[in-house]
Amino acid sequence: MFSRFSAQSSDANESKILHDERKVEIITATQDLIAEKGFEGLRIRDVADKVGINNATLHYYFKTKEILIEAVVNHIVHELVSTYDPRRSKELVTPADELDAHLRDISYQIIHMPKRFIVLSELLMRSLHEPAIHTILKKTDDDWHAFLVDILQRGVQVGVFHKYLDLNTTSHMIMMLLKGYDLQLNASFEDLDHILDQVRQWVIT
Amino acid sequence: MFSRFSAQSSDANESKILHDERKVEIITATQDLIAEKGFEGLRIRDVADKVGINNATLHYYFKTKEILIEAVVNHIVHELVSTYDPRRSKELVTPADELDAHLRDISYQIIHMPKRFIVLSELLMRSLHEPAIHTILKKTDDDWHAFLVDILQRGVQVGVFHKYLDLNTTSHMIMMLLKGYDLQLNASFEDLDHILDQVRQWVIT
Amino acid sequence: MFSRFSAQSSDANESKILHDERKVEIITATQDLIAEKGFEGLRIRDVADKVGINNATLHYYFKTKEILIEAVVNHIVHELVSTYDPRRSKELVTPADELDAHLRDISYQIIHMPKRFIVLSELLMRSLHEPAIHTILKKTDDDWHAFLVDILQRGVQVGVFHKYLDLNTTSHMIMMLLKGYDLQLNASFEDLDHILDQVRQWVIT
Amino acid sequence: MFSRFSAQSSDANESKILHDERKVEIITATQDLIAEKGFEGLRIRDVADKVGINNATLHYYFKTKEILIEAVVNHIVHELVSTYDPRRSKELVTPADELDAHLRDISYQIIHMPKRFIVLSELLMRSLHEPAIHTILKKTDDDWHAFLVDILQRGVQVGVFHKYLDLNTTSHMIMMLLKGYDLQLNASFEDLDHILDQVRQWVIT
DNA sequence: GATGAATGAGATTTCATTCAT
DNA sequence: AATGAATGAAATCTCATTCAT
Repeated sequence: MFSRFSAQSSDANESKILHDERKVEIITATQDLIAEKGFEGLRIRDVADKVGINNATLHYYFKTKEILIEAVVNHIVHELVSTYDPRRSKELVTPADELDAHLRDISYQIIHMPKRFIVLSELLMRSLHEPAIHTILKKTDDDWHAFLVDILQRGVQVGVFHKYLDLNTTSHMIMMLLKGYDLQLNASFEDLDHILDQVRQWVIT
Repeated sequence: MFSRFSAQSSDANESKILHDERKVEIITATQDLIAEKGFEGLRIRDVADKVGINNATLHYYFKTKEILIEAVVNHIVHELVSTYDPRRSKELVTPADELDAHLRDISYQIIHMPKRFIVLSELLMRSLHEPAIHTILKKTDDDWHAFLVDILQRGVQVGVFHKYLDLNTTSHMIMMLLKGYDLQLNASFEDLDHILDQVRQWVIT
Repeated sequence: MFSRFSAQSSDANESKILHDERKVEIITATQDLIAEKGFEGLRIRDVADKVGINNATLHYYFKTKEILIEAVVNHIVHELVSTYDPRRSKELVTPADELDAHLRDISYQIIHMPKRFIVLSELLMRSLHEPAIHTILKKTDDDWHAFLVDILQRGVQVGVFHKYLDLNTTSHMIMMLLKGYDLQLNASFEDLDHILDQVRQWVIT
Repeated sequence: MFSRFSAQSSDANESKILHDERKVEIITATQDLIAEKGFEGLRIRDVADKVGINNATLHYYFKTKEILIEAVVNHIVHELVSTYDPRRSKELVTPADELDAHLRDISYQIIHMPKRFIVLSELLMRSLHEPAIHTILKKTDDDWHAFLVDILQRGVQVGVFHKYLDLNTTSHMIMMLLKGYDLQLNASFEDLDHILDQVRQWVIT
């Protein structure tokens, strides 16, 4: 009896995992297409084709386009949040290390996973007209900002960052520079590196 | 004969002027709608409605949607370029004044004509997938960047800006901060002011 | 000036008339299809095909299926209301004549324009789930009932109808008999005639 | 051997009973949904949801929607036929009692099981386009009509009903009045009672 | 018997564009 | 220049049904 029950439960779990994996597959395909053609050019049928499923099957996983898009938002937010996961900080010695790690982390993503930040930009633009998305992304921005303020504050306290640093303003600047990169049509990856170096110089004593 | 010709010519001119005025009216309405609903939500019929003309008539002025959008791009670029019109600089005494004037100018636009920068962001995003738009905006970015490098360079030369300023990097940073503002969901107008102040502090000796 | 204006106005009117004629053409085709296949089987594409227009053109005249259906409701109600147009009564001498004329009128429609009453039945069924339709048809029923009560009352007053006739109940019965005919699968046109004769006998002294 | 066979057989029977019970459950749910949203709004998935089974499972009980609907028709017909079950009449003394019992019976159903008659109306409408349904319901109408004619005839013979009653016509009228009730948007339950009283008065001496 | 997944076929609706006047 | 009418092409979504387990 026990083993049978356990087997069934395991089956259900496996099935749930497969289900979720397919959902992630769809979300990833959607992200790719948004990065490729922009939000405007996103066609649900193209997503289905890319995943290799019938377009009705896609509706089986995501009832509407809007719901799929929200899933993309949540997925990307989840990925980004892990970027400033507070648990990571614990392993790093000084706030300067933390800031450095964070900047490297983001610039690594911008350079090696360019789609992610392009999709983020598309989503941010969309959030200007769509409250549902705005709510989610606003919170993300708030959290990211708080994360930066925290690092900066501790850095100032222990004297590795400049004494009179405006925590709020500097945090905004870092975020804006990172978000602005994709809109800067004539900046190279090298330029990005230099920019982040510059930020470090201005912040670190 | 002459007078008749002249009269006709004058009529033709007037008609041409009216024609162009209406074109501008259409472009402006288009910009407003893009700012309101994003590129995705732009409908040619809505543009026509907003201008108060039949949607078939709109096609008389702009043969296709693509052509209309390019006209919007050119129009907005024209407006932006006037921002760093070299002729203005001449009236200003020092490069520091020039930089200050420029930053004030842009922040004025962001705050008081928010639609313009939102549309610019939409266009920049679109330029990532549309070569036609990319060509135009890339040139604009190049010009804007050159404009900033020029100011910074002269400022360094005359000693009002920091000696070892990385001209290229700093110019990029200024542009990225300004472009990134609309994507920063939790930054206020005041934050923008503080950011630009910070920029001045870092640049000016 | 005047003649020009007048001409234009005439053009506009003609165009309006053509527009409305086509709308009626569409409504009629819709009615035919509802009568043929029932509400369930109504396909907007079939309507377009029947009228001989592109299905997008149909949407030009009726923005949604729902709107088209409401137009059908209003159209059919308009036709029915004319059946008990109070102006007709004036020409008839006695209430008995009026009642007789009304019953003949309806039975004529049931027999010679069977689609109309079948569509009415479909609409009445639909009104049970759709408030918008219910509102319209409820009013029609109220008016029709009031029309019958009025005839019966006057007939009783002048002594051509039975003294103790229950006006309300009898009016309901007449309406229910007429509406119930299409649901009576084994009643012939002759049966309908006999039924209406029976009604007359019961009502008239 | 015998006992084993018997046991198996009993299992099979139980299973058959369970199977049939579930079928009835599905049919009932279908009826409810038809009454609620009309035929048009009937979705097989909703039926499954209402019963609490997977929609694929439902197909195990009824291979197609069409087959399910026919089962509903047969079920409702079965319920209605019991209304004029000849065996009941035997217990009643006079044809007048029989007619009275029948009218009470139907009005009871209309008032206390309104769904049943609404579904019947839906089915009757559908029978106009669907021969399969028409065949079944036509027979039901024939039987019902014959049942009424029989009562009326016996009533006339024994002198409790009016001598010159047109048996065929009167039977049709009774059926049409009962069927027409649901299409009469402004008639109350009280009105129905009055109508049936009126019928009795006209028929009974 | 039961179910999650998948699908084909189709329905409504949208939209830029063109036609005829 | 202007417009009402018309349209092709496509997009999203729905639904009964089937497949595989």
